Parts: sequence; C-alpha cells; structure tokens
Amino acid sequence: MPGTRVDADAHKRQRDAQRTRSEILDVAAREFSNHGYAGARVDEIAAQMQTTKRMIYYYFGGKEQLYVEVLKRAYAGIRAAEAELDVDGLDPVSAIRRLAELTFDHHEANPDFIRLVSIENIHRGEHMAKAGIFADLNSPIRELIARILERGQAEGLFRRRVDALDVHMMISSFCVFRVANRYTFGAIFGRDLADSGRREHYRAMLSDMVVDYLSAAPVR
Amino acid sequence: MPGTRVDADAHKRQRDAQRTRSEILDVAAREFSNHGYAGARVDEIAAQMQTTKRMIYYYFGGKEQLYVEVLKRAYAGIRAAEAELDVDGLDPVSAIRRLAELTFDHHEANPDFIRLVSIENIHRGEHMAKAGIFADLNSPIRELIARILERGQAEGLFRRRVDALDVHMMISSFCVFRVANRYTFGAIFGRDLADSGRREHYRAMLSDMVVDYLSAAPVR
Amino acid sequence: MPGTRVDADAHKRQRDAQRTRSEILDVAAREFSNHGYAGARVDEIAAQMQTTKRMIYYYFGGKEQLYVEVLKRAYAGIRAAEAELDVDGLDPVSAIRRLAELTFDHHEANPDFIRLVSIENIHRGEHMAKAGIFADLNSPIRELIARILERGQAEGLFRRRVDALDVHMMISSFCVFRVANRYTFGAIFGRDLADSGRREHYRAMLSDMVVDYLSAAPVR
Amino acid sequence: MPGTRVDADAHKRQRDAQRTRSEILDVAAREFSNHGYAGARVDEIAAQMQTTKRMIYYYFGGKEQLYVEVLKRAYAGIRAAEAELDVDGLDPVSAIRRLAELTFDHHEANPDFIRLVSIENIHRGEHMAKAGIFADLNSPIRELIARILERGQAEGLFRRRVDALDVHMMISSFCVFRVANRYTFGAIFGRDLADSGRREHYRAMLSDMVVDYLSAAPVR
DNA sequence: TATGAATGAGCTTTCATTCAT
DNA sequence: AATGAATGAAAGCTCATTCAT
Repeated sequence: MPGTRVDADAHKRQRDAQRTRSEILDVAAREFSNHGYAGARVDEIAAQMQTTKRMIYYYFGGKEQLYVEVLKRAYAGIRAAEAELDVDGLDPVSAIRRLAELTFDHHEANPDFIRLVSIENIHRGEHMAKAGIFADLNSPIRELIARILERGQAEGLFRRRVDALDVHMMISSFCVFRVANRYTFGAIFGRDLADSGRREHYRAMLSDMVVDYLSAAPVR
Repeated sequence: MPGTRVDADAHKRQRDAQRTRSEILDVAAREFSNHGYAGARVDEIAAQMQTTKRMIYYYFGGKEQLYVEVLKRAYAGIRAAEAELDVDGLDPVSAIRRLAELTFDHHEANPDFIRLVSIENIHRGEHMAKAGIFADLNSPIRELIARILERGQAEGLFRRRVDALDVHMMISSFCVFRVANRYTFGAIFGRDLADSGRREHYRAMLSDMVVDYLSAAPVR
Repeated sequence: MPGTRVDADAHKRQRDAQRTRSEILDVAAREFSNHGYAGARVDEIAAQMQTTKRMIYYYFGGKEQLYVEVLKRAYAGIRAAEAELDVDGLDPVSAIRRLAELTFDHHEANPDFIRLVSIENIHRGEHMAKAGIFADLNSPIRELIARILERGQAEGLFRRRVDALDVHMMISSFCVFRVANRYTFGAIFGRDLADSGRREHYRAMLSDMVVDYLSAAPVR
Repeated sequence: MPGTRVDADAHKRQRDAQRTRSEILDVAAREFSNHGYAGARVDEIAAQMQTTKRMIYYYFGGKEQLYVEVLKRAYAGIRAAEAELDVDGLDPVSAIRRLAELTFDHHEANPDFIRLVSIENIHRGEHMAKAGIFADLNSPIRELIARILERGQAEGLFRRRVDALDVHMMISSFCVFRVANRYTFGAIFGRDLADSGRREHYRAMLSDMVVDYLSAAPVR
C-alpha cells in the first residue's frame, strides 16, 4: 500500500531527525560544558558530527536556543533520577543516606551537568528564565525530603527541626563543590576531590554530615 | 638637582603606572566575573576606564595574561583574609564557628571572587598553573584547622576523627554553593539562597553543621 | 463514469492550483512592495500563507520568476483601469480632468503598485524584459490622450501643442511622486503629501496644472 | 621639534582617515544606489577599494549606519546646490524658471541621489528618522519660493494663489519622475525620458508648466 | 613610556534553493 | 501533482591583537 509506505517513510525520517537532534544535543552539551556559553563554538559542534553547522540552525534556531535545550535536557536528567528514588520502605536515617548517595552518584556520573549549572550561574540564570524552567515550589524532591524529615522527627530520630530545602541545599552543595571546584581546590591544596580513591570516603562523609546535623539536639 | 628631579618624575610615573595597572585589574575582574573568560570583552574593559584598550596590552600583554593576573590577585585576597584569623584564644568549638563565619562572610562579601573561581574551574584550572598558584600542601588555613581539631579531639569535644582539609572543604562547599549557585537554585525552587533575610539562618546552619559533624560519635 | 469523475477531479485540482498561485502572488506583491526585491524574503511569503515555501518553487520556479509575475500582474491592473476609461462624451477639458483624476485615484488606491514600479526602476527595469512587458508604441492611453488633445486643439481650447506622452508623463509624475516620495518629502518638509485631508487639494491641483499648461499660449 | 612632528603626523593621519571615509561613502553611494539597501553588499563596497571590509565597520559601525551616512551626504548635496541659488535680481517669472532649471539640472546630474531617495521611500523613510534628518519646516528653498511667489502676486503676474511647498513638489515630481522612472516608462512607451536629446525639451516644459499654473486665473 | 589607527581571522547567522520521495 | 527535510554559499559582524610612531 502506497499510503502505508509513505507513512513508514515519514516515520523513519522523523525518527532520524529526532536522533540527529539528540546527537547534536549530546555534542553541544559537551562543547558548552567544556568552554562555557561564549567560548563554545557552533562550528566545533558541527565538526564533531556528520551533520553540517547549518543543521544546528535548522534544528534549533541559534546558539542560544541550542544552549537552552541542552540545559533543559540536563535538568530533565536529574529530575528523572530523583523520580526513581524510592525510600518508602526505609527507616528515616537510611532514607536520608540513600537520598544523599543518589545525589552524590548522579553528580559523580554527570560532571558535564555540574559544569553547565556553573555556566548558567555565571550568566545569572538568564537562560533558564527564557527556557521557561520555572520555580517548582512543591518539587518532588522537596516533598520527598519533607516526608522523611517528618517521619524522623516523629520517631524522635531527628531532633533538629530542619527545612526540607535546606537539607537539599546541604547535600547539593557538597556534591556540587566536589565536582565543580575540584580543579581550583586541587591546585591550591594538592588534593583531587574527585579522585576515585576518595569517592567512598566522601560519599560516607556526606551522609554522616547530614545525619549528624539532623540528629543533633539544637543547643541554642 | 636635576638628577633628583628626574628621579621624582620617574617615581611619580611609576606610581601612576601602578595605579593604572590596578584600575585595569579592578575593571577586568568585574568583566571576567560577569561574563566568563571567553565572554569578557577587552573592548568593554577599556570602555569602562579612562585609559585606552591599547594600555591593557601594554601593561599585561594580552587577554589571557590579564585574566591570570586577575585570578592571582583574587586568591591573594582570600589568603590575606585567612591570615588575619586568630582563634588561639578561643575554645575549639568557638574556633571552628569563627572559622566558618569568616569564610561565610568573605564569600558573602566577594561574590566576584566566587564567580572567578567557578570560571576557572570551567576551564579546568588551566590558568592557575600559568598564574603560579601552586599547591601549598601545608597551607596556613589547613594548619589552622588542624590545630583546632587536635585541641578539640584532645579535649574530647570532637569525637569524630576528621581531616583538616575535609573540614575546609565542608565549609567551603556550603559557602560557595550559596553564592555561586543561587541563580539556578532560585530558578528551580523559588528561594534566593543569598537573600539578606536568610543570611543569619545560613550562617548559623553552617556552624551547627560542622560542629555537629565533628562532635558526633562515629557509629560505624 | 469513472472518466468523468477523473475529469472533475482534475478540474477541481486545477482550480485549486490556480487559486494557490493567485494567493502566492498577492502575498508576494505585498512582500516585494514592502521590502524591495533583495529585501523580500521567500520564507516570509510562505509564512504568510497556508502553503509551504516549497510551493513557491513548485509554481514559479524561483524568487526572480515570482517577482516577474508579480510585476506582470501589477501592470495588467493599471492597463485594465485605463481600458475602462470612457471620455468620448466629454468636452476636451473635462476629458483631461477625468483622465488626470482616474490616474490620481488609481495611484492613490494602489500604493503597492507604485512601490513595485520604484523597485523595478532601482533595478533599471531589467525584469520587465523578462516579464515580456514590451514597449507598446501605440498604447491605448497614448491614443486616448492624443484624441483628446486633437479635439481640444481643433476647438481652440488647447493653444499649446503638446505631445500625448508628455501629458501622460506630466500626470504620472505628479501622481507617482505624491505616493512614492511621501516619506522623504514628509521627513524634510513636515508635510504628508498622501494625507487624506490633502487629497482633494492635490487632485484639483493636478487637473488645473495640466489644463493650464495645455491652454496657455506658447509665448516663445 | 618632536611635538610639531607628532602633530603633523597626527594631522596627516586624520586627513587620510577622512579621505578614506569619504571614498568609502562614494563607493557605498553607488552600491546602495544600484542594488537597494538589502541588495547592496558590504563585501562588494570593500572590493571596490583598497581598504578591507573590516574598515567599513571600523569607520561606520555597520551597514545601516553607512547607508545613513550616504543618505545624509546626498541630502547635503542638494541643500548646498539650493543654497547657491540667487534669484534676487530676477523678475518673478525668470526666478521661477531659474529655480526649476536648477532642480532639473541637479537631478539630471545626480541620478544616484534620486535612486537613493527612491530606496529610502521603499523603506518608508525609516532611516531618515534614525539619521536625525528632521523636518526643516522653514527650509531655505521653501522661503525662497515663498518670496518669489509674493513678488509675483504683488506684481499681478501670478494670479493663482499657490503654496510655496506645492510649487516645490510640482517641480520635484517632474524632475524626479523623469530620472527615477525612466526605465519602466521606457519599457512601456518606448521613450527614454532621460535621453540627452530630449533634455532641453523637458527642461523648458517644466518651466512652462509651472509658470502657466502660477499665471492662470483660478476659474473655479 | 605611551597611544590612536588599523586589521586578519573567524564568528554567528541568513538565504534561496534542491533533495528525495 | 505535491511536499517536508535538508543544505551550500555567502552575508553581516565581532574580536583580540598589532602597526607605526
């Protein structure tokens, strides 16, 4: 049937286009991550593919839109990782540790994402606004942490009353710093924070840090 | 005496040159901090001064050398701040709090420095080598923390055996994240970490966090 | 009968094609008129329609051919307007006035045509040859004017012996300038020649101008 | 004296720059005039000189600013021509003829100017606004015409009461049309309005036209 | 020591057009 | 007959840098 044939072709073409788009995003993520927004070269992204530079404009419209798409996808990645987290069966302390470890592992595995976030902060988040990445005041991760904290407080394990977002910030700052600032830290103190031999040490340290803080009696 | 006259002129000229150099560094620090290395514009730096763009090349040789000098001076600043820290008269817990607060305050007061550090990490620290900012394995801050920890452990206050650099990293990660990542964090969660109304909260939280961690008994 | 069916379909298809063609020409006329030949965008023409850009190439072959067709149709329009003019029942002076007014009104109503003519003149008329718009030495309008002049001269009303084409040029220059040059004239002298409040004034002025010229005794 | 030497050099350099600027304007005027704003190529302008394209941006900032400067200079030219006109010693009729002839001659000699004006009108005068070529409500030419008309009316030569700007428009429309629309007019009617053999004819016709109009008794 | 003028190289982007069915 | 996807070529423009004194 010709109709079916045409449909099949159209479908195949669209899938190819989708894959090309996705490949461009992969390469672009690396390029932006490595050189920053201004330092990234559209030419270079094209050169690292079989497509021409022209296609980048065809698919994305321009350098900025491409960057915004890269950013969007990067955030979608961590959101997906967080969504998979299931701590309902765990006791509060283990749940917190699990959460911290997930964040730690995700950041460990995605240094490009961390770099992109740094870059976006250099630009004061101006592209996130354009990207329509709006505040998600009741984000899943926040809710998740809030539930763990409630349980922990109810069970008398977490004696310090702590805000869920502050816990998230505490975890993130540690994980982000280790990856994002490894170069300057290494240059100054001669210690590579992201060295694989130190991974378990820092992974445990993070959990301890959070649990200790939550568990401690607020003296003042 | 003519000789003296010439000397005076030469001296004055040199002082002017020194001031011009310093002014260029001020403006350049702001420009690099705001737009990243590649995004910074030599033209823009010149436009924000009374000197012409030509002078930047005259004094520094090029964009990269200028950036390196900016970086050098930024690190010299925090080193100076740390050098002023005197905690010998304080008990270990107060000493740690004082250290954490000093770092917190310095980062709060110098967001441009934080941004420069982020930028340098984006570039994998490649310019720090050129800047001659080498690893100082026995850095003053490390020694300082080590002494506090020793005293705290000796007095039985710090039950957890923690490495001095890890404490420094713990403090830095919190302080840096709050300033460096405020834009993306704010965009996603609708909370401005660097809002002045939240400063005291985070300042106290940091100290508590560190003290709790150091004080806790290492369960496992 | 299947044959009839096919014929009907073919007919319908052809009529649709004709309408699509015509729509493209409408949009293209506006686009070329507004931005000039080089400034017109094939993309923009397509965007202002339901058909895709590809159709423009399908129907017309290219940007230049499209422009040529637009030009052709524009000239066909004024030729049609002139063909409708009937001044046989009028006295020579009234006939001339009627002619002047018709030209005035047509130009007033079709600024896009005037603009297209300006554009074509910018390009030194190179597309008119391609459009097959050749000189018609005995054009209807010329003949019409010639007849009016003859009658006027015979009746002693038009004392000046004037060439028909020169009368046409005299009328056209006034009508065209008022519409075509309104922007620069307005910018310099602060008067909008095409303001509706001034229309009657200029309409009368044109007729007076022509009649005065034709009626005057050639002194030298 | 070194000081003098430096000054001389600086002066020479500046004069060279001025000449380069002026040459660019010459070439650009031709390019814009020939191809319109969008059709003009910055590359082409550069290619027609010993300077590189880069210099055009150095001197003028961009294509649009260059175009605006071209336009400014073109208008300065006709303003200068008008300023030289001296009709105080002439009787009103001769004065009007002289004025008409001056306009005629200037347009005849500067077809590029006419073309630029056409182009600017295609763009609805948007660049004149940016250029700050504002309305000169009491322009010298308007005043000049007004004075001639007053004298002519006082002497009973000009029986028709006509507005000075309308006279200017009447003259301009004729002169402009002859030059600007010669190509389309020629293509349609087979007569080259700007043919040198017809120059005197049209030059006289214009004057007659204007004088006849001013002299005629307004019947209605 | 100090500097205004100039510039090569390369950047992002646009545009009319054709490919492939 | 009809069309969505793709693209080569070139456009305007920018940037760090050097020339020439």
